[in-house]
Amino acid sequence: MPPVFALVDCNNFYASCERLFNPRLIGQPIIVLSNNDGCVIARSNEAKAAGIAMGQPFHECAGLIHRHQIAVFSANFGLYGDLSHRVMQTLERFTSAMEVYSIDEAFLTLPVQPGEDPAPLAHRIRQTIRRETGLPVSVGIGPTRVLAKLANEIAKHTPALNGVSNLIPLSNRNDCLARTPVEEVWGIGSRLTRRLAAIGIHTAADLRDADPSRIQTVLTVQGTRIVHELRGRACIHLEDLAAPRKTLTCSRSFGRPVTGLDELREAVVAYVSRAAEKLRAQHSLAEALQIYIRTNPFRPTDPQYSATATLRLPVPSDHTPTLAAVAGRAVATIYRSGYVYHKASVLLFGLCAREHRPLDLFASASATDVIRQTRLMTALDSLNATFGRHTVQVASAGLEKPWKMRQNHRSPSFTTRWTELPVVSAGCERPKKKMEMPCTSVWPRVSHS
DNA sequence: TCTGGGGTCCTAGGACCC
DNA sequence: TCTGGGGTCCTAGGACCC
Repeated sequence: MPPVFALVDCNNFYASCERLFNPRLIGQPIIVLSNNDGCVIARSNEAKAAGIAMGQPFHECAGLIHRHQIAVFSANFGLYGDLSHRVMQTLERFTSAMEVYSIDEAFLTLPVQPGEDPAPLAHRIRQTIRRETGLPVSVGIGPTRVLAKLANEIAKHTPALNGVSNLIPLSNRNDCLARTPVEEVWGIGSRLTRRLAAIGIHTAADLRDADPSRIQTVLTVQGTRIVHELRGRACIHLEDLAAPRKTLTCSRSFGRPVTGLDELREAVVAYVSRAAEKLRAQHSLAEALQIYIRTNPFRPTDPQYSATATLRLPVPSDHTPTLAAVAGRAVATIYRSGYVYHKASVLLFGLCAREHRPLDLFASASATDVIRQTRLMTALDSLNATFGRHTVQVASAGLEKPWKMRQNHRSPSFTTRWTELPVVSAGCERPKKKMEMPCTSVWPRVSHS
Protein backbone atom coordinates (compact mmCIF):
# COMPACT_ATOMS: atom_id res chain seq x y z
CA MET A 1 0.00 0.00 0.00
CA PRO A 2 1.41 3.44 -0.89
CA PRO A 3 2.27 5.64 2.10
CA VAL A 4 -0.02 8.42 3.28
CA PHE A 5 2.01 11.51 4.15
CA ALA A 6 0.81 14.38 6.31
CA LEU A 7 2.60 17.68 6.57
CA VAL A 8 1.78 19.39 9.86
CA ASP A 9 2.72 23.06 9.86
CA CYS A 10 2.19 25.63 12.60
CA ASN A 11 0.25 28.67 11.41
CA ASN A 12 2.31 31.89 11.50
CA PHE A 13 4.49 30.08 14.03
CA TYR A 14 6.56 32.89 15.58
CA ALA A 15 3.58 35.23 15.76
CA SER A 16 1.47 32.47 17.35
CA CYS A 17 4.20 31.84 19.95
CA GLU A 18 4.19 35.48 21.00
CA ARG A 19 0.40 35.50 21.19
CA LEU A 20 0.33 32.39 23.34
CA PHE A 21 1.71 34.24 26.36
CA ASN A 22 -0.12 37.46 25.67
CA PRO A 23 -3.78 36.65 25.04
CA ARG A 24 -4.61 40.32 24.65
CA LEU A 25 -3.02 39.95 21.22
CA ILE A 26 -5.62 37.45 20.02
CA GLY A 27 -7.17 38.95 16.91
CA GLN A 28 -4.57 41.73 16.87
CA PRO A 29 -1.89 42.21 14.18
CA ILE A 30 1.59 41.01 15.21
CA ILE A 31 4.95 40.99 13.47
CA VAL A 32 8.22 39.35 14.47
CA LEU A 33 11.55 40.83 13.37
CA SER A 34 14.78 39.17 12.26
CA ASN A 35 17.92 39.35 14.35
CA ASN A 36 19.06 42.95 14.71
CA ASP A 37 15.41 44.02 14.24
CA GLY A 38 16.22 44.26 10.55
CA CYS A 39 13.21 42.99 8.69
CA VAL A 40 9.91 41.17 9.14
CA ILE A 41 10.19 37.38 9.34
CA ALA A 42 6.71 36.46 10.61
CA ARG A 43 3.26 38.03 10.50
CA SER A 44 -0.09 37.16 12.01
CA ASN A 45 -2.97 36.99 9.53
CA GLU A 46 -4.10 40.44 10.68
CA ALA A 47 -0.64 41.89 9.92
CA LYS A 48 -0.70 40.27 6.48
CA ALA A 49 -4.10 41.81 5.85
CA ALA A 50 -2.75 45.19 6.96
CA GLY A 51 -0.25 44.99 4.10
CA ILE A 52 3.02 44.06 5.82
CA ALA A 53 5.14 42.04 3.38
CA MET A 54 7.37 39.09 4.26
CA GLY A 55 10.99 40.22 4.49
CA GLN A 56 10.05 43.88 4.46
CA PRO A 57 12.62 46.13 6.18
CA PHE A 58 11.32 47.17 9.56
CA HIS A 59 12.01 50.86 9.04
CA GLU A 60 9.69 50.83 6.02
CA CYS A 61 6.77 49.56 8.14
CA ALA A 62 6.52 52.49 10.54
CA GLY A 63 3.42 53.96 8.89
CA LEU A 64 1.48 50.69 8.79
CA ILE A 65 2.53 49.81 12.34
CA HIS A 66 1.21 53.07 13.63
CA ARG A 67 -1.98 53.03 11.56
CA HIS A 68 -2.96 49.45 12.43
CA GLN A 69 -1.53 49.38 15.97
CA ILE A 70 0.66 46.39 15.09
CA ALA A 71 2.47 44.68 17.97
CA VAL A 72 6.20 44.32 17.24
CA PHE A 73 8.54 41.62 18.61
CA SER A 74 12.24 40.93 18.20
CA ALA A 75 12.82 37.27 17.37
CA ASN A 76 13.03 35.13 20.51
CA PHE A 77 14.41 31.88 19.17
CA GLY A 78 14.83 30.36 22.62
CA LEU A 79 11.08 30.60 23.16
CA TYR A 80 10.20 29.36 19.65
CA GLY A 81 12.59 26.42 19.89
CA ASP A 82 11.09 25.30 23.18
CA LEU A 83 7.51 25.52 21.90
CA SER A 84 8.54 23.70 18.73
CA HIS A 85 9.91 20.88 20.86
CA ARG A 86 6.52 20.50 22.59
CA VAL A 87 4.65 20.40 19.28
CA MET A 88 7.01 17.69 17.97
CA GLN A 89 6.69 15.65 21.16
CA THR A 90 2.93 15.71 20.83
CA LEU A 91 3.07 14.75 17.14
CA GLU A 92 5.26 11.75 17.89
CA ARG A 93 2.34 10.07 19.61
CA PHE A 94 0.44 9.81 16.32
CA THR A 95 2.97 7.96 14.20
CA SER A 96 6.06 5.80 14.28
CA ALA A 97 7.53 7.60 11.27
CA MET A 98 8.07 11.32 11.59
CA GLU A 99 10.55 13.71 10.00
CA VAL A 100 10.98 17.09 11.68
CA TYR A 101 11.55 19.29 8.67
CA SER A 102 11.94 22.71 10.26
CA ILE A 103 11.20 24.54 13.49
CA ASP A 104 7.49 24.65 12.69
CA GLU A 105 6.74 21.68 10.45
CA ALA A 106 7.04 17.91 10.32
CA PHE A 107 6.16 15.13 7.88
CA LEU A 108 4.28 12.18 9.38
CA THR A 109 3.48 8.87 7.78
CA LEU A 110 -0.12 8.34 8.87
CA PRO A 111 -1.08 4.90 10.21
CA VAL A 112 -4.27 4.34 8.20
CA GLN A 113 -5.72 1.18 6.68
CA PRO A 114 -6.13 0.79 2.90
CA GLY A 115 -9.27 2.65 1.86
CA GLU A 116 -9.56 4.46 5.19
CA ASP A 117 -10.13 8.22 5.03
CA PRO A 118 -7.13 9.87 6.75
CA ALA A 119 -8.93 13.19 7.31
CA PRO A 120 -10.51 12.32 10.71
CA LEU A 121 -7.07 11.41 12.10
CA ALA A 122 -5.67 14.69 10.73
CA HIS A 123 -8.42 16.61 12.53
CA ARG A 124 -7.62 14.77 15.78
CA ILE A 125 -3.94 15.71 15.43
CA ARG A 126 -4.89 19.31 14.90
CA GLN A 127 -7.18 19.44 17.91
CA THR A 128 -4.65 17.71 20.15
CA ILE A 129 -1.86 20.15 19.29
CA ARG A 130 -4.20 23.04 19.91
CA ARG A 131 -5.32 21.68 23.27
CA GLU A 132 -1.91 20.65 24.58
CA THR A 133 0.31 23.46 23.29
CA GLY A 134 -2.14 26.25 22.47
CA LEU A 135 -0.76 26.56 18.94
CA PRO A 136 -2.82 26.40 15.73
CA VAL A 137 -1.61 24.02 12.99
CA SER A 138 -2.72 23.02 9.50
CA VAL A 139 -2.46 19.51 8.08
CA GLY A 140 -1.94 18.64 4.42
CA ILE A 141 -2.34 15.03 3.26
CA GLY A 142 -0.96 13.50 0.08
CA PRO A 143 0.60 10.39 -1.45
CA THR A 144 3.97 12.19 -1.69
CA ARG A 145 5.71 14.89 0.31
CA VAL A 146 5.40 17.46 -2.48
CA LEU A 147 1.63 16.88 -2.65
CA ALA A 148 1.27 16.92 1.14
CA LYS A 149 3.08 20.25 1.20
CA LEU A 150 0.74 21.62 -1.45
CA ALA A 151 -2.27 20.30 0.45
CA ASN A 152 -1.05 22.15 3.51
CA GLU A 153 -0.99 25.45 1.62
CA ILE A 154 -4.56 24.83 0.51
CA ALA A 155 -5.64 24.02 4.06
CA LYS A 156 -4.15 27.30 5.28
CA HIS A 157 -5.82 29.45 2.66
CA THR A 158 -9.24 27.82 2.59
CA PRO A 159 -11.06 28.50 5.89
CA ALA A 160 -13.94 26.17 4.92
CA LEU A 161 -11.57 23.20 5.14
CA ASN A 162 -11.07 23.70 8.88
CA GLY A 163 -7.31 23.28 8.71
CA VAL A 164 -7.15 19.93 6.90
CA SER A 165 -6.79 19.27 3.18
CA ASN A 166 -6.43 15.91 1.46
CA LEU A 167 -4.93 15.50 -2.02
CA ILE A 168 -5.10 11.73 -2.15
CA PRO A 169 -8.39 11.59 -4.12
CA LEU A 170 -7.53 12.20 -7.78
CA SER A 171 -10.56 14.43 -8.28
CA ASN A 172 -9.27 16.87 -5.63
CA ARG A 173 -5.78 16.71 -7.02
CA ASN A 174 -6.33 17.42 -10.71
CA ASP A 175 -8.41 20.47 -10.05
CA CYS A 176 -5.99 21.81 -7.46
CA LEU A 177 -2.84 21.34 -9.57
CA ALA A 178 -4.45 23.14 -12.50
CA ARG A 179 -5.18 26.14 -10.27
CA THR A 180 -1.78 26.25 -8.52
CA PRO A 181 0.93 28.53 -9.99
CA VAL A 182 4.13 26.55 -10.42
CA GLU A 183 6.09 28.78 -8.04
CA GLU A 184 3.97 27.48 -5.18
CA VAL A 185 5.34 23.97 -5.66
CA TRP A 186 7.89 22.98 -3.02
CA GLY A 187 11.37 23.24 -4.54
CA ILE A 188 10.48 25.72 -7.28
CA GLY A 189 11.84 29.15 -6.41
CA SER A 190 11.79 32.39 -8.35
CA ARG A 191 14.71 31.57 -10.68
CA LEU A 192 13.32 28.20 -11.65
CA THR A 193 9.88 29.75 -12.16
CA ARG A 194 11.37 32.08 -14.76
CA ARG A 195 13.15 29.21 -16.51
CA LEU A 196 9.93 27.20 -16.58
CA ALA A 197 7.89 30.13 -17.89
CA ALA A 198 10.31 30.35 -20.80
CA ILE A 199 9.28 26.86 -21.90
CA GLY A 200 5.58 27.42 -21.35
CA ILE A 201 5.16 25.84 -17.90
CA HIS A 202 3.06 27.99 -15.60
CA THR A 203 1.00 25.74 -13.33
CA ALA A 204 1.69 22.73 -11.14
CA ALA A 205 -0.37 20.68 -13.63
CA ASP A 206 1.86 21.85 -16.52
CA LEU A 207 4.90 20.70 -14.59
CA ARG A 208 3.33 17.34 -13.70
CA ASP A 209 2.54 16.68 -17.38
CA ALA A 210 5.95 17.79 -18.69
CA ASP A 211 8.46 15.33 -20.13
CA PRO A 212 10.86 14.52 -17.25
CA SER A 213 13.91 14.37 -19.52
CA ARG A 214 13.15 17.84 -20.82
CA ILE A 215 12.70 19.07 -17.26
CA GLN A 216 16.04 17.54 -16.35
CA THR A 217 17.82 19.80 -18.85
CA VAL A 218 16.10 22.86 -17.38
CA LEU A 219 15.95 22.06 -13.66
CA THR A 220 18.54 19.28 -13.23
CA VAL A 221 17.80 16.04 -11.48
CA GLN A 222 15.89 17.68 -8.63
CA GLY A 223 13.31 18.93 -11.12
CA THR A 224 12.55 15.45 -12.39
CA ARG A 225 11.97 14.30 -8.83
CA ILE A 226 9.40 17.03 -8.40
CA VAL A 227 7.65 15.91 -11.60
CA HIS A 228 7.37 12.35 -10.29
CA GLU A 229 6.17 13.53 -6.89
CA LEU A 230 3.44 15.61 -8.55
CA ARG A 231 2.39 12.48 -10.42
CA GLY A 232 1.96 10.71 -7.08
CA ARG A 233 5.15 8.67 -7.04
CA ALA A 234 7.13 9.33 -3.88
CA CYS A 235 10.83 9.80 -4.60
CA ILE A 236 12.03 12.61 -2.36
CA HIS A 237 13.55 11.07 0.71
CA LEU A 238 14.49 13.33 3.54
CA GLU A 239 17.76 12.58 5.24
CA ASP A 240 17.72 11.29 8.74
CA LEU A 241 17.09 14.67 10.28
CA ALA A 242 18.53 13.66 13.61
CA ALA A 243 21.85 13.19 11.80
CA PRO A 244 24.54 15.68 12.74
CA ARG A 245 24.92 18.73 10.51
CA LYS A 246 27.67 18.79 7.91
CA THR A 247 28.46 22.46 8.40
CA LEU A 248 27.74 24.90 11.22
CA THR A 249 27.43 28.64 10.84
CA CYS A 250 27.21 31.59 13.13
CA SER A 251 26.53 34.75 11.18
CA ARG A 252 25.35 38.13 12.43
CA SER A 253 25.04 41.72 11.37
CA PHE A 254 26.42 44.17 13.90
CA GLY A 255 24.17 46.38 15.99
CA ARG A 256 26.39 49.30 15.08
CA PRO A 257 29.20 49.84 12.54
CA VAL A 258 32.61 48.33 13.30
CA THR A 259 35.80 49.83 11.91
CA GLY A 260 38.75 48.64 14.03
CA LEU A 261 40.45 45.27 13.82
CA ASP A 262 40.24 44.67 17.58
CA GLU A 263 36.48 45.04 17.63
CA LEU A 264 36.04 42.97 14.49
CA ARG A 265 38.22 40.22 15.93
CA GLU A 266 36.21 40.30 19.14
CA ALA A 267 32.98 39.75 17.23
CA VAL A 268 34.48 36.93 15.16
CA VAL A 269 35.77 35.21 18.30
CA ALA A 270 32.32 35.51 19.88
CA TYR A 271 30.73 33.95 16.78
CA VAL A 272 33.25 31.12 16.64
CA SER A 273 32.59 30.47 20.34
CA ARG A 274 28.90 30.10 19.61
CA ALA A 275 29.59 27.84 16.62
CA ALA A 276 31.90 25.70 18.79
CA GLU A 277 29.09 25.35 21.34
CA LYS A 278 26.79 23.98 18.63
CA LEU A 279 29.60 21.72 17.46
CA ARG A 280 30.00 20.18 20.92
CA ALA A 281 26.24 19.85 21.31
CA GLN A 282 26.16 17.53 18.31
CA HIS A 283 29.36 15.70 19.41
CA SER A 284 31.35 16.74 16.34
CA LEU A 285 34.81 18.10 15.61
CA ALA A 286 35.65 20.63 12.90
CA GLU A 287 38.52 20.21 10.53
CA ALA A 288 38.45 23.71 9.07
CA LEU A 289 36.84 27.09 9.44
CA GLN A 290 35.96 29.94 7.16
CA ILE A 291 35.69 33.58 8.22
CA TYR A 292 33.72 36.07 6.17
CA ILE A 293 33.50 39.82 6.71
CA ARG A 294 31.75 42.49 4.73
CA THR A 295 30.68 46.11 4.63
CA ASN A 296 27.04 47.17 4.24
CA PRO A 297 25.80 46.52 0.68
CA PHE A 298 22.73 48.66 1.41
CA ARG A 299 24.98 51.70 1.60
CA PRO A 300 26.42 51.67 -1.91
CA THR A 301 27.97 55.11 -1.45
CA ASP A 302 30.30 53.72 1.24
CA PRO A 303 33.45 51.97 -0.03
CA GLN A 304 32.56 48.28 -0.32
CA TYR A 305 34.72 45.35 0.69
CA SER A 306 34.18 41.69 1.49
CA ALA A 307 36.64 38.88 2.04
CA THR A 308 36.81 35.24 3.05
CA ALA A 309 39.61 33.38 4.79
CA THR A 310 39.63 29.60 5.01
CA LEU A 311 41.92 27.80 7.43
CA ARG A 312 42.48 24.18 8.19
CA LEU A 313 43.23 23.13 11.76
CA PRO A 314 46.26 20.91 12.45
CA VAL A 315 43.83 18.35 13.88
CA PRO A 316 40.02 18.43 14.07
CA SER A 317 38.88 20.15 17.25
CA ASP A 318 35.91 21.39 19.27
CA HIS A 319 38.03 23.38 21.72
CA THR A 320 36.91 27.02 21.75
CA PRO A 321 40.31 28.58 22.58
CA THR A 322 41.96 26.65 19.72
CA LEU A 323 39.26 27.66 17.24
CA ALA A 324 39.22 31.22 18.54
CA ALA A 325 42.99 31.58 18.08
CA VAL A 326 42.79 30.36 14.49
CA ALA A 327 39.80 32.60 13.76
CA GLY A 328 41.56 35.61 15.28
CA ARG A 329 44.57 35.07 13.00
CA ALA A 330 42.30 34.55 10.00
CA VAL A 331 40.42 37.79 10.47
CA ALA A 332 43.67 39.74 10.77
CA THR A 333 44.77 38.49 7.34
CA ILE A 334 41.64 39.78 5.58
CA TYR A 335 40.98 42.95 7.57
CA ARG A 336 41.58 46.19 5.68
CA SER A 337 41.43 49.52 7.44
CA GLY A 338 39.30 52.33 6.10
CA TYR A 339 36.10 50.30 5.75
CA VAL A 340 32.96 50.25 7.84
CA TYR A 341 32.16 46.61 8.60
CA HIS A 342 28.56 45.51 8.91
CA LYS A 343 28.57 41.76 9.21
CA ALA A 344 30.79 38.78 9.96
CA SER A 345 30.23 35.07 9.83
CA VAL A 346 32.01 31.91 10.86
CA LEU A 347 31.52 28.59 9.08
CA LEU A 348 32.84 25.35 10.58
CA PHE A 349 33.15 22.50 8.09
CA GLY A 350 34.81 19.19 7.50
CA LEU A 351 32.91 17.95 10.54
CA CYS A 352 33.48 14.47 11.90
CA ALA A 353 32.09 12.56 14.86
CA ARG A 354 33.99 13.11 18.10
CA GLU A 355 34.53 9.38 18.56
CA HIS A 356 36.37 9.30 15.25
CA ARG A 357 38.91 11.85 16.43
CA PRO A 358 42.00 11.21 14.31
CA LEU A 359 45.40 10.90 15.93
CA ASP A 360 47.93 13.64 15.32
CA LEU A 361 51.05 12.15 13.75
CA PHE A 362 53.18 15.09 14.89
CA ALA A 363 51.47 15.23 18.27
CA SER A 364 51.15 18.98 18.76
CA ALA A 365 48.77 18.17 21.60
CA SER A 366 49.20 15.05 23.70
CA ALA A 367 46.35 12.72 24.57
CA THR A 368 46.36 14.23 28.07
CA ASP A 369 45.96 17.69 26.62
CA VAL A 370 42.94 16.55 24.62
CA ILE A 371 41.35 15.07 27.73
CA ARG A 372 41.95 18.28 29.68
CA GLN A 373 40.55 20.40 26.86
CA THR A 374 37.45 18.22 26.68
CA ARG A 375 36.86 18.49 30.43
CA LEU A 376 37.27 22.24 30.31
CA MET A 377 34.73 22.60 27.50
CA THR A 378 32.27 20.31 29.27
CA ALA A 379 32.54 22.45 32.40
CA LEU A 380 32.12 25.64 30.39
CA ASP A 381 29.03 24.37 28.56
CA SER A 382 27.50 23.17 31.77
CA LEU A 383 28.04 26.52 33.55
CA ASN A 384 26.58 28.43 30.64
CA ALA A 385 23.61 26.07 30.44
CA THR A 386 22.83 26.62 34.12
CA PHE A 387 23.60 30.28 34.61
CA GLY A 388 22.98 31.69 31.15
CA ARG A 389 24.98 32.16 27.99
CA HIS A 390 28.25 34.14 28.35
CA THR A 391 28.58 33.36 32.07
CA VAL A 392 31.99 31.92 31.16
CA GLN A 393 33.63 32.79 27.85
CA VAL A 394 37.03 33.36 26.28
CA ALA A 395 38.24 36.85 27.14
CA SER A 396 39.00 37.66 23.50
CA ALA A 397 35.26 37.57 22.73
CA GLY A 398 34.99 40.86 24.62
CA LEU A 399 32.89 41.85 27.62
CA GLU A 400 31.16 45.00 26.44
CA LYS A 401 30.22 43.71 22.98
CA PRO A 402 29.26 47.12 21.60
CA TRP A 403 28.72 45.49 18.19
CA LYS A 404 26.08 43.05 19.41
CA MET A 405 22.76 42.95 17.64
CA ARG A 406 19.79 45.09 18.50
CA GLN A 407 16.79 43.36 20.05
CA ASN A 408 14.68 46.24 21.16
CA HIS A 409 11.36 44.41 21.19
CA ARG A 410 12.18 41.02 22.69
CA SER A 411 9.55 39.21 24.72
CA PRO A 412 10.57 37.38 27.91
CA SER A 413 11.91 33.83 27.67
CA PHE A 414 8.67 32.59 29.21
CA THR A 415 9.54 28.91 29.16
CA THR A 416 13.33 28.71 29.35
CA ARG A 417 14.33 31.13 32.08
CA TRP A 418 13.10 30.93 35.66
CA THR A 419 13.33 34.68 36.13
CA GLU A 420 11.07 35.31 33.15
CA LEU A 421 8.23 32.91 33.97
CA PRO A 422 4.91 34.50 33.03
CA VAL A 423 2.98 33.42 36.14
CA VAL A 424 4.15 33.92 39.72
CA SER A 425 1.70 32.74 42.35
CA ALA A 426 1.50 34.36 45.77
CA GLY A 427 4.23 33.38 48.20
CA CYS A 428 6.43 32.02 45.45
CA GLU A 429 9.28 34.27 44.47
CA ARG A 430 11.25 34.15 41.30
CA PRO A 431 14.92 33.36 41.75
CA LYS A 432 16.95 36.56 41.84
CA LYS A 433 19.88 35.08 39.95
CA LYS A 434 19.86 34.66 36.24
CA MET A 435 19.21 30.95 35.74
CA GLU A 436 18.38 28.97 32.64
CA MET A 437 15.95 26.09 32.87
CA PRO A 438 17.23 22.74 31.74
CA CYS A 439 16.55 22.60 28.04
CA THR A 440 14.38 19.52 28.49
CA SER A 441 11.82 21.46 30.55
CA VAL A 442 8.31 21.10 29.20
CA TRP A 443 5.88 23.86 30.00
CA PRO A 444 2.45 22.26 29.69
CA ARG A 445 3.29 19.90 32.53
CA VAL A 446 3.43 22.96 34.82
CA SER A 447 0.06 23.86 36.26
CA HIS A 448 -1.25 27.37 35.69
CA SER A 449 -3.44 27.35 38.76
C1' DT B 1 19.52 56.03 11.24
C1' DC B 2 17.21 51.45 9.71
C1' DT B 3 17.56 45.73 4.79
C1' DG B 4 18.29 38.12 8.86
C1' DG B 5 20.33 33.67 9.81
C1' DG B 6 21.17 28.85 9.11
C1' DG B 7 21.01 25.07 6.47
C1' DT B 8 21.02 21.46 2.15
C1' DC B 9 21.90 19.66 -2.46
C1' DC B 10 23.68 19.89 -7.15
C1' DT B 11 26.85 21.14 -10.87
C1' DA B 12 30.85 22.75 -13.25
C1' DG B 13 35.50 23.14 -13.52
C1' DG B 14 40.22 22.69 -11.96
C1' DA B 15 43.86 19.91 -9.86
C1' DC B 16 45.71 15.78 -9.57
C1' DC B 17 46.46 10.78 -10.15
C1' DC B 18 47.78 6.62 -12.88
C1' DT C 1 49.82 17.38 -39.54
C1' DC C 2 48.98 14.14 -35.50
C1' DT C 3 49.94 15.87 -27.99
C1' DG C 4 45.11 10.14 -24.06
C1' DG C 5 41.61 8.70 -21.23
C1' DG C 6 39.37 7.92 -17.18
C1' DG C 7 38.79 8.61 -12.60
C1' DT C 8 38.54 11.13 -7.91
C1' DC C 9 38.54 14.96 -4.96
C1' DC C 10 37.89 19.64 -3.86
C1' DT C 11 35.90 24.17 -4.24
C1' DA C 12 33.00 27.87 -5.67
C1' DG C 13 28.77 29.20 -6.90
C1' DG C 14 23.87 28.69 -7.74
C1' DA C 15 19.48 27.39 -6.26
C1' DC C 16 16.34 26.09 -2.91
C1' DC C 17 14.16 25.78 1.87
C1' DC C 18 12.25 27.84 6.43
